Amino acid sequence: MNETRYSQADLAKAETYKARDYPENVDPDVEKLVRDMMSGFADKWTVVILDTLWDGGTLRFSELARQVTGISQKMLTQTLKRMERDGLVVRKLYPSVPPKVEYSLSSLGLTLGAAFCNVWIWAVENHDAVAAARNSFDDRQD
Amino acid sequence: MNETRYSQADLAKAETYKARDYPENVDPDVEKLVRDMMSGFADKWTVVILDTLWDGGTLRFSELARQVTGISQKMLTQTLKRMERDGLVVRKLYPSVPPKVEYSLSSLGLTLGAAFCNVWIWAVENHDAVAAARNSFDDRQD
DNA sequence: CGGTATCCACTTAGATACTG
DNA sequence: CAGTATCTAAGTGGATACCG
Repeated sequence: MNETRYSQADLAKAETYKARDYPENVDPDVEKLVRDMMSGFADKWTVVILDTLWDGGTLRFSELARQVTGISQKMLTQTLKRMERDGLVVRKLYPSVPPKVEYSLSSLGLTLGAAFCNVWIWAVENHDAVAAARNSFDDRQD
Repeated sequence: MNETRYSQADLAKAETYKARDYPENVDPDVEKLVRDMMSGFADKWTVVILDTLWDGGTLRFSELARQVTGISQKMLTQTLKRMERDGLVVRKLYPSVPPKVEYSLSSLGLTLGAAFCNVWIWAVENHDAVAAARNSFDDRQD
């Protein structure tokens, strides 16, 4: 099935990114569910907010707005609400004047953040390789 | 900084998703670069195609179209081209009639796929918890 | 078979203004 | 402060038709 052959070095390197082995046989229905869920999480802002809360712990709305560079208030509100609905984020409202709202990762969000750690590490270690690939590709296109 | 307290059980569970420790101090410039790159990869189809090639090894265009349920030809072409440009995917053209094109993960794509394994595992293990969170959230909204 | 090109309906997200 | 509401420009992606 897998016709592509990878070097031992490549395979060994891949192993360093894996904490556990990938489950071999997954129920197709579960597979579909999971893909849908992944698609839901896999948007620009969810990943960045997850990471920001992973680093920062508990943050106020305005702190998040400052740290997540480039996000609009609308998208921040929207994404946080979806993440809260998905059980990734806990929203704590202090009914003071002016109001104060704190966001932090739930247990679910914490473990998802941990799972994303390796992707993040991969990105740190390989972003120059990606840049090189892009340059090389663009050159070939004349 | 981190005001949220997690139980030992939660923290221990998070550890099982991590292959390696997260680098503490990252150059802000690198951080920005990496976030941009993550945002680029974090779209609906890239993750699914990465996973499909991770499972399937070398696949023809039409095989990918069949296995990546719901994708249009346009999006498949587009996403594959961007992944090829990013150095994640290798495209091999057999100049026969009718033409035959095979796609597989490069070394870079293989390691990224490995990095995503834990996210995938997390999704398999927690999709019911997410569904429960959604139901509970929607109920609270009346 | 594996694309490309064009058109268009729909979604998305930024800007702006307003509120408890 | 932490949102909500509205409008709109731009982008996205599906459908369709065609090509090497």
